[in-house]
Amino acid sequence: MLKASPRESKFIPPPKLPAPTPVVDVGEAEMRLAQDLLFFAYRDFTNVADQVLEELDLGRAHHRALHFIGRNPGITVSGLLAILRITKQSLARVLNALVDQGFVAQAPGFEDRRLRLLTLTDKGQALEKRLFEAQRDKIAQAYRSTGPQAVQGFRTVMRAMMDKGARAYLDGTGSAEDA
Amino acid sequence: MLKASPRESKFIPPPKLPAPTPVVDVGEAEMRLAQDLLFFAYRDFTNVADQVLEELDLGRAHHRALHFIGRNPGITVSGLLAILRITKQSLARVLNALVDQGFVAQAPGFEDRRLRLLTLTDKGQALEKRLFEAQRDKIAQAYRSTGPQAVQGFRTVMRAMMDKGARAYLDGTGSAEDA
DNA sequence: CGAAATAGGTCAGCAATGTTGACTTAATAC
DNA sequence: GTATTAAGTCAACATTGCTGACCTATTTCG
Repeated sequence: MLKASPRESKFIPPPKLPAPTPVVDVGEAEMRLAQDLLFFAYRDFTNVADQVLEELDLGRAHHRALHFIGRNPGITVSGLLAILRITKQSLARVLNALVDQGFVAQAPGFEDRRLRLLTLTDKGQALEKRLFEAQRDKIAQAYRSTGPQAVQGFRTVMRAMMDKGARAYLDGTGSAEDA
Repeated sequence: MLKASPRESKFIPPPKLPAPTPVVDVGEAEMRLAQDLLFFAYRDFTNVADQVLEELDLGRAHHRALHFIGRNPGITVSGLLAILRITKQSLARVLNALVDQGFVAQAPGFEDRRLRLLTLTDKGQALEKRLFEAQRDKIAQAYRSTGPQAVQGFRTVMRAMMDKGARAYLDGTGSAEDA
């Protein structure tokens, strides 16, 4: 017997296990599947960059910042915050590390000099490229193996799954601040 | 001027900002977009459950455990570990909380009594249902607004994006251990 | 002009969730 | 009967979130 503990009282004697995934109707099963798909696809997609990150002693938070600065050269700190949905203090830790290590450069805004426009340095672009290439292979393989029509559907549904602001941001009809 | 700091030296005077997202070829742009889609869709999808979780002082880790126990009644601890890809010690914290609060029950295995078969209690099922319903609405709306063909493509690509083991697990042709 | 608002930075402490490493118990397998 | 396996636990630590408080530089606005 395992060591006695208060939790032991929660043991059910010979438990009639519920049928695997009791499904009420077809609609529910579809949505349950969608939950799983999002979890596994995201898990395995983000995973492929981890080896490179570990080499450089960076984390996923650094990768995210690097990615969105690369995608939006000249983005402001506020813009980045809106995309990542984290606090200024959380971003600062990550961003300072990236600046200190020469991956990211800051420049004062043109008209409004309070702004800090963020860009990737050459070194930052090189790193971002390495990270991208790992994920690119995963996407390329998935896209090739499923065909353009499936890809179109994938994009449509993913878009519909996100908040309105993020959609507008991706469409180029909204700013990072609304993402 | 902001307070002087070593980082200030990284300021670029009047920086010629690179053109937004320099795109080499169509293929690259497509894959860059896929990165963004996965980030935003996952961000906003997971977000919708947060309010319920906060009410009960639970986190996303609890939600994930609850979800996969609900999807796989009788799953073993090892199976859950394989799906979540975290360590036993990390899972223990979360799982013990769920058991202590009466959301999850454990039962010894039938043939192999070393196993702990995990199931949701009625209370656990009720909570999982609440969490599911929040996400269900998001999925339902996305599915309705995009149509069955897009949904089919979405599923196909998401599947292709995940590791082989996870695909097999979802197909029912593999066990949780391989996920 | 001067006050208020805005963009950003920083310090300090804390919470959630991940990690390693070492060790234990109970049960099964060989 | 010994080795292996499934699970649990203790301790320490890392990453990445959070709140609260406060500072500076700059722009906006009455």
